[in-house]
Amino acid sequence: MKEENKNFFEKVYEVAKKIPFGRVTSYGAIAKHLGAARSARMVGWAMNASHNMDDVPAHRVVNKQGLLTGKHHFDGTNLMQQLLENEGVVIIENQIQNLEKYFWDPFTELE
DNA sequence: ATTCTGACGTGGG
DNA sequence: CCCCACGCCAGAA
Repeated sequence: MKEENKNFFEKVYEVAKKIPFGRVTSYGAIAKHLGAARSARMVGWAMNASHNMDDVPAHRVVNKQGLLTGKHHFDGTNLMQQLLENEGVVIIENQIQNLEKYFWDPFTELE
């Protein structure tokens, strides 16, 4: 792994860690914040790697539709959903309701 | 070294 | 509104 990539991953974790309780964000938003808006996939990949890190709440990161696309990667089948619901997020059929209300934009709130 | 796939996003038909 | 294709980067077979 190159240093630059490491930095990229590190940044992803850094942002992910800052996601407030009961809030969610999208891969694209994070990627954009990192300056790699066209590499949203890499953010997801980073999340996959983040599985080793307990500090990274990957369950708070969903796609722009508010769909829990990555729930399949979690331990159970609906662990991700349960974690979010536990934070007060309403999810129906793997989809977050009132996404705008829960959405956390790194630019707006983190900057 | 080559090919495919993947927790995405955007754009065009 | 639905479906398809492309771009992007990295890792695994």
